[in-house]
Amino acid sequence: MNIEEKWSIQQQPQVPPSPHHPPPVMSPQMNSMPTDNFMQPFSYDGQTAHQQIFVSMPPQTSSAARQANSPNNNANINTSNPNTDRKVMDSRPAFTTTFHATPFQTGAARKRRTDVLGFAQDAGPFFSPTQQHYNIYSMDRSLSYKLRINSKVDRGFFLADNDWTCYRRNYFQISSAFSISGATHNINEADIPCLIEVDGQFHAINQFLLGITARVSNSDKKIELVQHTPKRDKGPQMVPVPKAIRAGGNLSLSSVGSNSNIVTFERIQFKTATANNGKRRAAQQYYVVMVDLYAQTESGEYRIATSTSAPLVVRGRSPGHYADNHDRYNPMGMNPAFPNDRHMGFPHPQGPNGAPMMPPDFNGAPFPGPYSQYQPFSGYPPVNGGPIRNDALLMMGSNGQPPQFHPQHPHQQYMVQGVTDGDNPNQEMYSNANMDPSIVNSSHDPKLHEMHMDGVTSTSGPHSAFSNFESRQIPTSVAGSNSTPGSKPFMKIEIPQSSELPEHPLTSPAYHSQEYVEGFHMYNNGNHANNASAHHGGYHSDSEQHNMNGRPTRPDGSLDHNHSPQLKADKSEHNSKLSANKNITTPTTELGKNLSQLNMNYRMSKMEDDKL
DNA sequence: TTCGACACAAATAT
DNA sequence: GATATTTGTGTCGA
Repeated sequence: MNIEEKWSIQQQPQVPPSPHHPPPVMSPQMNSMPTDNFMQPFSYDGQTAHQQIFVSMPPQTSSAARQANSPNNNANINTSNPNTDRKVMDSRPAFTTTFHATPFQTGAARKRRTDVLGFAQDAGPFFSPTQQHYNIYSMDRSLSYKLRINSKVDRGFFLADNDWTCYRRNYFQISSAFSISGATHNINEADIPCLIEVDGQFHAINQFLLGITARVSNSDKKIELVQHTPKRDKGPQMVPVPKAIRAGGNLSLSSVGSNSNIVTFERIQFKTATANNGKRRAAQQYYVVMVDLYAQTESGEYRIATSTSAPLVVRGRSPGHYADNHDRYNPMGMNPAFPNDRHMGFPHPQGPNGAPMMPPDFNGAPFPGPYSQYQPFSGYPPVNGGPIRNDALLMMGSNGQPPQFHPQHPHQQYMVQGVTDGDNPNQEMYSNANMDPSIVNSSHDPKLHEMHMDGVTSTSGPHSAFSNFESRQIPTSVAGSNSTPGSKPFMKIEIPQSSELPEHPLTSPAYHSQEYVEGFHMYNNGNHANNASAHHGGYHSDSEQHNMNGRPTRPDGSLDHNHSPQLKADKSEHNSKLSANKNITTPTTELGKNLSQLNMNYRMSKMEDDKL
């Protein structure tokens, strides 16, 4: 069974037959979507998507399109389009190299890249659910499609002071995929024919592109991202350009030679650091990374969907600088057993008073302030999460209620942006305590469509999973306001430390795709462009991931298929992933072992509690 | 305070 | 085990 067959979905219509079609009618959600809460028309460098035409990228025609379309292959990037004057129109090759899953830093001391401390390798900032900007239809306009972008940060970030943090000079990596639901077609069909509606006109989508950008949180100010080669300073620096992508990708299932539906941006750095990092008396600035899905049509390219990361802190100075200022950065206290843990990113045991509580009025309501002009961030667990994300789900509880945590088991707190719980009765959590994870992976199983309303349902109102918010006072003159551009609505959620109930659908890694989580938390006041809620995700081990999006090049930029570091990189990447995966279960350092033991103790303790 | 550049060294792959 | 590659980060000057 090849990959396409394995992941094929006998997709059932997610949108029931509607009197609106044919001809199609703009979904009410789209029509009623407030413009100030909607990032359209798309503007990139001052041009709207309606006029802007991106680089024309060739359609992918083979299962090896990922490689063929490697940014290293200049021939695959057509820069002849006269309209391609945007800044990211950089045809210089991108490079890939060995995959080092190193999500956590260990402080000023050089860390071991494979020492994962018993926690997930690729924990990273959460991404919001997908915000769809245009209605997408089947070719006969009888079906409305829903787009979902799944993204994960593979490396580079760690939790510091409950902020997802990275160093400007360090690499991070983002992998993304997207799915189209509501289609009757096989979700992994090479090219699902569909139409985009733009100003009442319908255009056939030739292909999809996926790109990443960054901007200041609460602001339109763009932040440059730079992509390096393995040669780093000796090689060219480029801006990550959108890459062609096909629907149906699963971030946890990327097989050799079949990565055309997953895009990975490697060796990405922020051009600049966030302002006021660690300053006690200045408002911390935050960035967000936006993963944008574009539709290429004959009439141009449109940004059709966006997923936004959690607020990010980008440190501009060396870790040693921050390590010397623990007190300034750790107002909530840290585990004294691990004085460097603020760089480690693993859950910090914290007491219940780690941060001031969010006023109850905010529970389940859109966070006040200008952040609402962007997509409300729901703090979703990302796709391929480890314990952290397990627990983010666990907090839901199997009955949709916030779980009752044992007071002796402190919880990690995560900061999320303002949350719009919405009030959509269709909000749902894919929950079925007896659901076999294999069913999820075999997403063609029609059972999936029956599970949506099982178990946990709505999260709106006081029962929201994210009702346990806490606020953090902004220690400046803007305290009490979240309107400062670049600031983050300081909302925190409590998340227990580790994964329990590995077979539970809320905690098993098998259920961590955004597509599984997304249902319980709708954006835009609970309204998607449509309410189709197919889910095609799944979970496979990291060792199944193979990033082959780099091609070897000679110094002159030509391809070198024989003596290429890239080939080594590709191979080493695989080995690295295998090694990294192994290290998840067998930490090699004393610290790793200790943490692993702590994690195990916690799990066992929690299980005992559950029994009681 | 940030950023760019250089350099060193650790981690990892071959 | 040796060597090469990749990457984290310390330092310094602008």
